[in-house]
Amino acid sequence: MQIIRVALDVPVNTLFDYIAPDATAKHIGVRVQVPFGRKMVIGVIIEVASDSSFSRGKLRSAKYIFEDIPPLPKALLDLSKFCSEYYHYPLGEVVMSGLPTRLRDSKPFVEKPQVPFQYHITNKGQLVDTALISKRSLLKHRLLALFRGSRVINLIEIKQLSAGAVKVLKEFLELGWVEESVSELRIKNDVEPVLRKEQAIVVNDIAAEMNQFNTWLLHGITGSGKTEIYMRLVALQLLQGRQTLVLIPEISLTPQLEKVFRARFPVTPIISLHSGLNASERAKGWLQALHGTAKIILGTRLSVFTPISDLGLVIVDEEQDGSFKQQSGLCYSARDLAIFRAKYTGVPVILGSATPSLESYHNAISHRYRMLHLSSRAADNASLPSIQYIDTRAIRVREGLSDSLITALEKKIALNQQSLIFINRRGFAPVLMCKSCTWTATCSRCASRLVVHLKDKNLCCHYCGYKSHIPSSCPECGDQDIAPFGHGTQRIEAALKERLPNARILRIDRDSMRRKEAWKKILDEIHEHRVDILVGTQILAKGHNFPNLGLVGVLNPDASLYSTDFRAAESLFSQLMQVAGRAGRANSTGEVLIQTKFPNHPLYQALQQHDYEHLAKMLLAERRVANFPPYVYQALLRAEAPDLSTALDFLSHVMTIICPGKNIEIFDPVPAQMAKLKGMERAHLLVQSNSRKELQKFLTAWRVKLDKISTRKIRWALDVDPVEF
DNA sequence: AGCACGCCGACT
DNA sequence: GTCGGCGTGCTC
Repeated sequence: MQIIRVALDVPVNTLFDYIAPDATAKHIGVRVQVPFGRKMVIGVIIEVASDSSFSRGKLRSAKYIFEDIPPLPKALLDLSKFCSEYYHYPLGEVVMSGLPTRLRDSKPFVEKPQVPFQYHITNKGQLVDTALISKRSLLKHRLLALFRGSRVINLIEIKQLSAGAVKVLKEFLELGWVEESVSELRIKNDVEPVLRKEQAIVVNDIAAEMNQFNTWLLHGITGSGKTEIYMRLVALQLLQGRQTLVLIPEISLTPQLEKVFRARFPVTPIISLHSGLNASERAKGWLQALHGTAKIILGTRLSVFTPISDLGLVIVDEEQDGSFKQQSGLCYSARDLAIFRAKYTGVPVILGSATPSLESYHNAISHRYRMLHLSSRAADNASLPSIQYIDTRAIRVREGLSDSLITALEKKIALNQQSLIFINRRGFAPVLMCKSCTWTATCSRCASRLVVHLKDKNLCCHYCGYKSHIPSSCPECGDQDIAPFGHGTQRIEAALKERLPNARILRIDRDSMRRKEAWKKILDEIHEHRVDILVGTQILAKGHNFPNLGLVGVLNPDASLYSTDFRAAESLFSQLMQVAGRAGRANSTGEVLIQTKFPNHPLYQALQQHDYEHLAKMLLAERRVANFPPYVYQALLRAEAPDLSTALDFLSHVMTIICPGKNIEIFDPVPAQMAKLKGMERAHLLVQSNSRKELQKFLTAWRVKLDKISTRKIRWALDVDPVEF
């Protein structure tokens, strides 16, 4: 009897067997509709076998095997299997979460007849007498003129003409005036800048080993032209007809990079998979990648699961960025899976960063990765920003702003240059505090402090969204002297307005980033120089270039220096490097002023020297002594329960149900950093080992036992290679 | 995850 | 006597 083993989207670590008489090995990776309980569900066929270990009488028959799209490639199924095993997450959920929602639906996906991507004019079209086309059909005239003016035109260029242009195109096709252009590579060589010597070396080194696996760590300072390197290598793969996967952090920067790629590769199908797509757009792009028509796949972490039929190159830009690690459910690292994928396929993977993660840097200096450097800036005359410290122990600071910083801002305004005030909010938020008894406003649902929003005149929990009014007096001691403490963006904005009444100040926060038009408007305001001072947090550090930025001021960076999070220093350095890189791109040296109580701290010294490697080596030495990653491999068992003791008791119990090997260290359960979240108490248990293999062996055995424990009111999850505690 | 089964409290 | 609370366990 023919049996199929199906991956279903259920939190059970097993495949489900069904009878499917017509199934053959070529159905592996195909979607199937099966009865499950009293419902019909969609799954993916993982194996086809001739018998089942499941009792015969209970086997049910598959209802329908989909033939609407090609099967998922073996490479993707193997990636899912690896992911499921390494992160200890059910295979069914891994496979199904990688599918676009539209394909998890029980109705077959009708692919719209694909309109070819690129076209050229025929002789017949050239000879058409335009006088015979009605003068009122303006679009026809314009489209025909466009075709006559260029050799090959792609769909995007046609759509840009007008929304109705595609209809006219179809008419032209029927008339035989234009026809599909068989895939032709057109790279805009004329816009390719000349490579600097160090760039050329990087390109040549990687190009020489383009058809084999290697993890390249590209350490390139901000503005050193990493994107140019990526595009040269993408072009090499395009010449071979192969696809490239480009992973980027979760930032509003996707359209920016897409634009740069499109300008260079105008007729190459590029798909961009970001959160702003609707279900059918996502499914369409995903299918183009599967079919091999999309040659460049650009996207955030989830895109690492895109099926790619002819993968030739993988790029992970800003590899140190935390958003490559999923923090809940399937806690995967898209960067690490990207490396697996490249290795599996036998193609190079490039990890690009100005401040590589210590894990990657460690792998590079121990020769598991190959490191390449770009140490100068691409634009002529652009020098590295000058970084200076304002010692806030010695001088007066009013409302978080020192006089020296205000003076520097005034100078830049006089020079007609823009400035940016960067507020480090890691471990710092504007909380409501009573000055006489030091009471602070906390969230009744979470352990977090409430953040003061002056504009809405309320207090808001940034973790669960709880909102409340600002009390007029302290609920503890009744004192009226309660005021925001700390320097949120809004407060700094207010203080700046008071000290610099003539400056045009623009505050940028998550709310102003959210809406597309709002963000575009902000960018216009900045580029047209209708703003003197920008105020904001991390979001300003990444992404967009502000060409007229002369000064970057940094407030409150010290909170990260002596943090309980052993990664805080590393990420502070990365952030400061990024934000410093915003300054002085064009012909002037940018100025960076950092307000700190510890100007002699080694991190700040390294920053001043622009010496990433020095700091990295130092931090690595600290990690080695403290036995922290990358010198040890970690996993976290997270538990969530209505009250903390339930979670802690569960963890205490669960650490006794298995005998750890001698290479395994289990620590006592502790409440999580943010112990309460959305009304649930959270705690965790750290397990570590100096052997990744033994840690995995332990986790596998542990998971089997964990699954058997009835998890009453507790929800638990394993997080392998955790980055947040 | 859903969904049914099942065993105890307040209700027409 | 039932309606429904959600604790427990199964889904090929």
